[in-house]
Amino acid sequence: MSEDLVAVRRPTLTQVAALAGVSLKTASRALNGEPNVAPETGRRVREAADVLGYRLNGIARELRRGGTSALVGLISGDLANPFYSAVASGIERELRQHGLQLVTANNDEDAVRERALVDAFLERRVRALLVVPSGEQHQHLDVEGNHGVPFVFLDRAPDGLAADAVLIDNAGGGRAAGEHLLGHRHRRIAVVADLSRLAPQRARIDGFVSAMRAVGNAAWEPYLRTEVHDARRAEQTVRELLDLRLPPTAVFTANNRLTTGALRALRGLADPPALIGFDDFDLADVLGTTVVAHDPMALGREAARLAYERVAGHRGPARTIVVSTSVVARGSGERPPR
Amino acid sequence: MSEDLVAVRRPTLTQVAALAGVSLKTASRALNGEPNVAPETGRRVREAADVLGYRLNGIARELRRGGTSALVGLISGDLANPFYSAVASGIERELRQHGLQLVTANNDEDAVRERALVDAFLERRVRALLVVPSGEQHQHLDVEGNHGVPFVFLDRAPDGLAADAVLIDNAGGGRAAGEHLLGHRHRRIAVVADLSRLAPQRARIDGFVSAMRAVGNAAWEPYLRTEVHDARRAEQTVRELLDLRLPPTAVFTANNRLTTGALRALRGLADPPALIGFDDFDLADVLGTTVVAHDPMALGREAARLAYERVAGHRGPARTIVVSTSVVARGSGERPPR
DNA sequence: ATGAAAGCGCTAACAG
DNA sequence: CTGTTAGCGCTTTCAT
Repeated sequence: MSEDLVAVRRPTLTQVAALAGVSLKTASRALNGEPNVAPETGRRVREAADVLGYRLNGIARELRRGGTSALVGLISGDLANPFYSAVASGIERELRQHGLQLVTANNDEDAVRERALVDAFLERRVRALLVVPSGEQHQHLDVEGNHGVPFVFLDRAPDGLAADAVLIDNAGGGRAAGEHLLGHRHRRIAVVADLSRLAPQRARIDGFVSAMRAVGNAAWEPYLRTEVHDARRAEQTVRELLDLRLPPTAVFTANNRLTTGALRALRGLADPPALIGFDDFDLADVLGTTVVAHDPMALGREAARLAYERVAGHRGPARTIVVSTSVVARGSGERPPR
Repeated sequence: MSEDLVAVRRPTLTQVAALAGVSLKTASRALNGEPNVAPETGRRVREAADVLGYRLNGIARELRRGGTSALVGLISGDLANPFYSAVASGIERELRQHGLQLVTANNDEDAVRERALVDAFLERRVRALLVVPSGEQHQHLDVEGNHGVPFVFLDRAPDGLAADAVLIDNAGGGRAAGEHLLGHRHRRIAVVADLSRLAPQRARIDGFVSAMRAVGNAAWEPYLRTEVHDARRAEQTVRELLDLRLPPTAVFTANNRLTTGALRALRGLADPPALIGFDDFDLADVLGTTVVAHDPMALGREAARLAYERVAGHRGPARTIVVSTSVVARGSGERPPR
């Protein structure tokens, strides 16, 4: 890992004080804008600091002030995914209001790495830790062992431990998607979903299923495809579905990547099936793609808010906020069955 | 700003040592896996640490080790913009190889805020600082005053100071866009560009102009529109261009946001003008949008690499890496003039 | 194999 | 208004 990194010695407050001909504490006062410093003294100190190129050592300050930083950690999937980057953006904006700084890390969707990141962040004494967990098991994120550093879960409910969480109404969104397609007289509806070990995926499917049950429709069942993890496989899966002897008349894709794949498969088709995708995305309006929309930036903002409240001293039981979803009709989801 | 934040006292190494019945230093050795610790002693120390829920204090360690952290700062625009999030993702992946952690901050495209962020990062003793500068003036980012913390500029060349930089071949890309449209027999070509105070925007236009000059075409000149800063205004600008008595037959949009706006304006048109956009984007393939593509993730990766080399001791003059661009033809840029 | 003492750079507490 | 003393939690000599 880290090799022979070059250390840089910077001037210290002691040196500034010496140059200014005052004591350490006076220099500290002057530079921190504390009261009880003669104007002339303050000027001399600032000048000395300038000459030396002095800059406060935040590490030393933090240690002295109680060993806790102004950093908040975020552990999530790759920022290259617009969902995660929107969440990060929402978090960053909210934290900034309170003088806190965001540190991001990518869990590679791997529980072992995630665990290591949690340790590293706690050692770095982050004020709070926000996590979009990679998998099912969350013992490695247990709050007991971390002495009061608040955890907030995003997108996935904490499993087996009490912690604040901000979730999307996945089941409601899945049900709405199903109802929307049923309302346009579809019965043979394909569902293309990601790994079933991911709770949000299961919830979206469950919601969809409940909509089907409500009207006694079972014609969708042969068209369920799960464990589709990227756009390329989604594209292929949709192609295969359309090649069936009795193809589905509509497709429901359970996240943004899968919707992308489906759009590629449907591109140029004379008579494409209806399509509704979970997660809104840039240019969906131009493409005329109907989606189950929600606000990932709000997700991040709310999570940061919960974390801050804990940092600021809020006690009390774990809270859960659910961000609502809504169907945005743009054409693709309103195509009738053929 | 920060209010009455609750401090959390965690167990210290001294407490672990006391519980294990050994000295401070022995506990330190055991927990850090240093040699010369009796197996039985090591076991006792680890057990004590476990019981107390001990976690190393990284702040204290960093202070003792020389006051420099394992953090690298990134100051850029909002992560909600896919360009910046792709850059951040590329940086993060590269830094990780070297055990370094990314801290991100949003400059709000404001020089004053940017300046404050630089100070804050330097106080936090980041190992290196990567900046996508908001504006023209970079004195506030001067390397002299920062005592050897390496700076790397992304996307915009450092103005008036020597620092490593990773740039996009903006002029080359602009020229290629112009040549591409000329090659498809367009002469009345509109250019929709962002704020002209941004050097990359000017370079893209300059490149485009050089392509026009090379063939003696001046018919594009009435159709230049700059200071278009968001998708909404781009949409409106393109609408206005098409409403002209003699409208342009092609449009060149100088960044991803503006391309988005143009696509909205062109949506549903029976006989749309040709379109080529700077920056590639998700689903451009589905939309059939021709672009001047480059690799923002590579931009981040290279910047992180340069920074790491400096951190690892590389001396020598400032280096500049230029990331190349290429035209990706997908249909919109190949429509003939009408 | 283990321990005692010193000190990283700063701020808090208490004098003067 | 200014200075002195202590110590945050850890690693680094240097002894033992």
